[in-house]
Amino acid sequence: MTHIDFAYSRDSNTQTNGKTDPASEIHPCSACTVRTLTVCAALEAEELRRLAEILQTTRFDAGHTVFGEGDPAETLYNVTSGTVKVYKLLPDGRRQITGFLLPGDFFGLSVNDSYAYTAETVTPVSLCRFPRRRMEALLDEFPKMQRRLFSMASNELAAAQDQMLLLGRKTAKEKICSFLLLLSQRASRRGHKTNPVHVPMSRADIADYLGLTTETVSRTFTQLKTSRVISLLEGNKVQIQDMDDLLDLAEGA
Amino acid sequence: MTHIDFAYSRDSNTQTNGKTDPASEIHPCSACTVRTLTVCAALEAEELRRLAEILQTTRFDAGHTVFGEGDPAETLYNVTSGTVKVYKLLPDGRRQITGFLLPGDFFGLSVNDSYAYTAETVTPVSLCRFPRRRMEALLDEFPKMQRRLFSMASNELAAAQDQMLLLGRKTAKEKICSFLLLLSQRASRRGHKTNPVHVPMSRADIADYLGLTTETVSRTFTQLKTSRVISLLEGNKVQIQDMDDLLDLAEGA
DNA sequence: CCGCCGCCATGACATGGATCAAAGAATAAA
DNA sequence: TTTATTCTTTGATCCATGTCATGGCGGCGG
Repeated sequence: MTHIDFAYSRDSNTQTNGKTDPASEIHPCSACTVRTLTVCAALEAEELRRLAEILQTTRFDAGHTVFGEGDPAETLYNVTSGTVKVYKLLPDGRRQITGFLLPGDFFGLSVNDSYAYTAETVTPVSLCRFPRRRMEALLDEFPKMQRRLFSMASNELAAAQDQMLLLGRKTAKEKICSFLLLLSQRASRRGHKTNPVHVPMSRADIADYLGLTTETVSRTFTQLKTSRVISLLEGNKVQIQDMDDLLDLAEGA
Repeated sequence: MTHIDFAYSRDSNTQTNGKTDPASEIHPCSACTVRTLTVCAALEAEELRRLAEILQTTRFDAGHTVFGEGDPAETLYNVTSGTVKVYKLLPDGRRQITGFLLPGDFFGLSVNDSYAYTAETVTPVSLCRFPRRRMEALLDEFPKMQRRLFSMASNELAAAQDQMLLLGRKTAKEKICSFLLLLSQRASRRGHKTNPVHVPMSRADIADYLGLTTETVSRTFTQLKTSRVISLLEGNKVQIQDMDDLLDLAEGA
């Protein structure tokens, strides 16, 4: 995972396919549905106003590359609707998706001056864009924001460690169960219902996130379906039959 | 990885096996060999003094558990000499080592109030201990320190993403080569010579870090030795015969 | 409505790395 | 020094998952 929960949500008054427009005049943050999940949660009205001042909103269609590994890192992004995947590639094309970003998640942090991974939309997506320099200036000015961002990075780190455990030590079945639970929990944190889980990404994406092949993902889903742990519903939804079963399966217990 | 580069180094005036003593009176930071790698690098004399005020130093033998997963997270640690491993376990005992911490590395960050992983010494180790509460107070007081810590957390995140790529998509041989390169690079950053790399951890630990078994680690080492990519020297040292070869092998090129 | 194309499912087969077993090395203990 | 203990290496075998191949389904454009 490379996201940092940090966001504000507002889709209107934006344009599609990479065009952006200043959002300050409409002060969209006040209408944001995911603000409580993010850096913005920590902000006073004044700080929020300053943040809104530097931000732009953008929309992309599904399958659009927001930025590529190695590109100069000039912008920080915040998902306000839709799903984004971030991934790294090996020279021969093998791919590891390190995170799926949902509304409220933050991405685009960079170590040097270039992105260490590629970010691509999974569904149509709305984003907030923060110019990096101006964002850094704001962070210096508002230590509370800095602190919040740090605490979110710590959360990310913990999530990354969980993912390492998954990638290094779990079986295919455990991986899939863990993945479904993760989606369910993240939905819950966003105030969505946890049970029929929405799974917007393809089998191939799930495979590249879990260190498997699409065939194995597909087989494992049918296996879980056959053993009545889950059932597959319309519209990329997965119904979890017994949450506790799934929890045990996710840890090999 | 769970470490954050952040440190000061000083071994004298400490006791062994968990006993600690106030280090403020000797102001050890001034003699620290790894201070430039860490939070402390960003500090003024006054700030450094305040930091030294709250810190204690400790020594542990090899194989000592510093804290366990789930323990209340009351202390932050900084390695000043030796190697520490941090890991997570599955209920049935499968283990994933998420990082090896070297002098200058920082660990013990927690999301809630408890550690999300176990920390155990690999070699005899010297540590700085920072009481969490007092450390947080200092961070509030010195935004520069906060900022430095955040930037180090970002680095950690990037390293974690590399490790996910490794765990999810690399072959055993690529994993071992990547691991040796990592050790070499980390030695370099600490001003040690990069080529005969010191590998203080056991095959089992390497296996649990790379998502392999000890047998596979062992076989892969002999395979690399046979194909003249590396040679094994006395004292857990590995001589890299051709750095560029190794770099290619680490990425499957 | 039809046909193309991308996604998903499923089968047959191959294999990298795991597992099981046991014999050296190294280290610590006696 | 000898002996126990733990770590490492190596061999034989197995199996979970990957690879290759094929067919079905669903959506979208013509």
